[in-house]
Amino acid sequence: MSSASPTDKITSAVEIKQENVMEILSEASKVPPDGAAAGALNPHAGSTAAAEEGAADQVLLHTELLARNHHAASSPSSTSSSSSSSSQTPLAFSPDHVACVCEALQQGGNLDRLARFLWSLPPSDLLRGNESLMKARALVAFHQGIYAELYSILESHNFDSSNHPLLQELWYKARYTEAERARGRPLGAVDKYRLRRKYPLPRTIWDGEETVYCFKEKSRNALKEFYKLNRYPSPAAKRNLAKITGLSLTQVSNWFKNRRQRDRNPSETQSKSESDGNPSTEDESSKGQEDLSPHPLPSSSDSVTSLSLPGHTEPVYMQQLGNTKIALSSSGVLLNGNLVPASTSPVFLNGSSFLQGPNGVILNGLSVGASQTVTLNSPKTTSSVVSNGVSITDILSSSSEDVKDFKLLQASVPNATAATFSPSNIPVSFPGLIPSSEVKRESVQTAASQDGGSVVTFTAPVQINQYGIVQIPNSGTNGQLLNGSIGFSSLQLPPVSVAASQGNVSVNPSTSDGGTFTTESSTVQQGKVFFSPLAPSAVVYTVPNSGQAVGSVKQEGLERSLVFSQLMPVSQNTQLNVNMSSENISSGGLQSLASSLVNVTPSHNFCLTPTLLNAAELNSGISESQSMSSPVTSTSTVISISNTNYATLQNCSLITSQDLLSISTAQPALGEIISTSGDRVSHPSAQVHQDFVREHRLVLQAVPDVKENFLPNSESKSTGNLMMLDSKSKYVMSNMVDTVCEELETDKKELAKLQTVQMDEDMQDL
DNA sequence: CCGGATGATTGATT
DNA sequence: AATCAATCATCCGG
Repeated sequence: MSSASPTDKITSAVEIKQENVMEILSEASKVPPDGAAAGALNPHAGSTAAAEEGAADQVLLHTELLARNHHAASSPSSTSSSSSSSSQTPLAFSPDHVACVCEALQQGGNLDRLARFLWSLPPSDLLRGNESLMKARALVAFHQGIYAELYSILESHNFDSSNHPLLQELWYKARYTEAERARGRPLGAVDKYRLRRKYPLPRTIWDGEETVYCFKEKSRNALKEFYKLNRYPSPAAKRNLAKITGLSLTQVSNWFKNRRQRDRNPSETQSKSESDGNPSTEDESSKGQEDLSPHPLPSSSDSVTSLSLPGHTEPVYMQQLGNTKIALSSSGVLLNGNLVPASTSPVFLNGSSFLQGPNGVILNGLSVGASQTVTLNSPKTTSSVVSNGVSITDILSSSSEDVKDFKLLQASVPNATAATFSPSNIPVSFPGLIPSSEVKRESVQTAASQDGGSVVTFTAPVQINQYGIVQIPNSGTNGQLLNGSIGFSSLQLPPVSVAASQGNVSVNPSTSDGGTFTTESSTVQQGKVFFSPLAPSAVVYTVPNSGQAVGSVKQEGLERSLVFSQLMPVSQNTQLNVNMSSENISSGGLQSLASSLVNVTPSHNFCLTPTLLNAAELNSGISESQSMSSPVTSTSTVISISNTNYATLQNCSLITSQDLLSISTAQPALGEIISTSGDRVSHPSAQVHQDFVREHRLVLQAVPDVKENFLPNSESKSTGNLMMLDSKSKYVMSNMVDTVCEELETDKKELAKLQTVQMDEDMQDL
């Protein structure tokens, strides 16, 4: 056979191959495949050895355990196999045992033994399709040079994403080896490249995510997205990005460094020079940032990709970062997402705790002002939310035991009631779709309601950059943007304490720091709430169904602004109430960038309750959706908009929505994702995972897993990009849910591990 | 940690 | 196969 075990080559190759290897190794060795963790250990080759040792130790332990189990279980019962000396009574093995043995032998690199072991297994076991077993078979096939079998195995079984890197290596190496043998000479880089093109990886070991220069497009986009906001991410932000992107910390750092370098050197061939003309878009998004580090933001390349790639599937990342660490509470909920029509933008769901020491809160890598504390307030029972007849309160209470901060509810109510707006009040005249490219609306003033109550007012030029971020200049006037589908990339919130009770989420910034930000009963159903940093004192509220009316938002010319947009993809009502007292808001510990607060009216109350229309309607016809006011769940929707400085939109009965996404932070507990029903989009996987609930932290890492899970969906729904934004957002949402669910299903264990690691890291950060 | 310079790959084009 | 462009990784000095 292939004498000099090609596996060795692979192993070495893998070692060289950046940190993905680490993941494999570490995972195999029961270490969380956390990118950051790997990076922490040491991203570079040096650490690989250490990791291997660790893995080896693990293997030894496993082996020993297995050996004991062997004896225990190997009562010569039914085994008819010849009483061969060593390995015997394979039938006595449980699938888990078999898997463990396979893994152990793999780790030990003892492929010959592994081969014998496989041989000893009865066909029934072989056919069972156990992941480890299949992987072992693949390894053995490769080792023995039986490539046809290798390909067959790889193509016939859907491997877990964690195994993809290794299996991909096998695939390619086998191809290379075959070609080399056929050609009789070693292959050059180009030859290999052609082979890779000729024999693309099967989807069973590849998520389909395109990789360019080793980085996946999604990762790249995530990095770009962040780069727009901050060219110099903090270590914590880098770690966060590393997790999100699945890259190592070093890679993230390198990327930023290279990126900055490229931007600095105009010499680079970049189209940048030309793009200077339109930096407006990015500048917009980066305004806040400019304070920190004024940059022309030449990032033309970004703009290029971002703008010109409508066809991407939106990456969805859901990530919740630890909370426990933050004193009890820290159950801030962050939903960050980008639905950037133009480019694939990652959607980040970040769970609460992003505390960065003194700096305050970091959401999605964005630091929110310093000296801000996050505190958890005891829940107030202000509004009750009922979804599908189930009150959130109930839900919370039921899971209160360890409900962590994050909740994702998915209910199924096909017909979402749409809140009805009194048309008269609301000037609805905003295009639902925002061009991927930057859009500027200059002084669009609609009915500046003096008294008319509803006010949609654009005072200053509203800009929508390519990222889909709507920015309303803080001209000190009220600005509101209603849009059917706009995604905001990131959110920055002031130090916030979130307390949720009965489906209410209240965020209260410690007043001490000066600022109270309270969000009560904010529930988003079938929608997403995206927060993104915008120009100061800008309030952006986005509703999917563009044409539809939306509550008005008032802004005071405060230094802070809360920007949040909601993409309500799927049919549902969305209610978001934000109450804050402007009094407290004054304090400015926040960075201009970070300063994201809702400017509230004198009344100190800010209530914003967006109601959305059913996604289905959105797609099909808006006209109907409007009529939808009829309460599916006998919900009375009350929307009141007063001409006063604040607008209040209330939808008393919320929910009844199919895809319900509610974020509530109740008790300092666990994150939870509940999906009461498959969403219409057909995500069978969407279901309640109780295990998940128990996870302290839901870390849906960008890492390979998520991506992979994500991709399949994206493919099936690849049209998402072409779809209306509404549907798109819906799509994203679905994916989010799916991703989460799948993640839960498949990687509960890993999650648990990740959590642990994550927590440790977070603790360190703190 | 950052920036600058540079090497090494990768991907695309011809 | 040659070539170019883009990207990522490293090394080095500050």
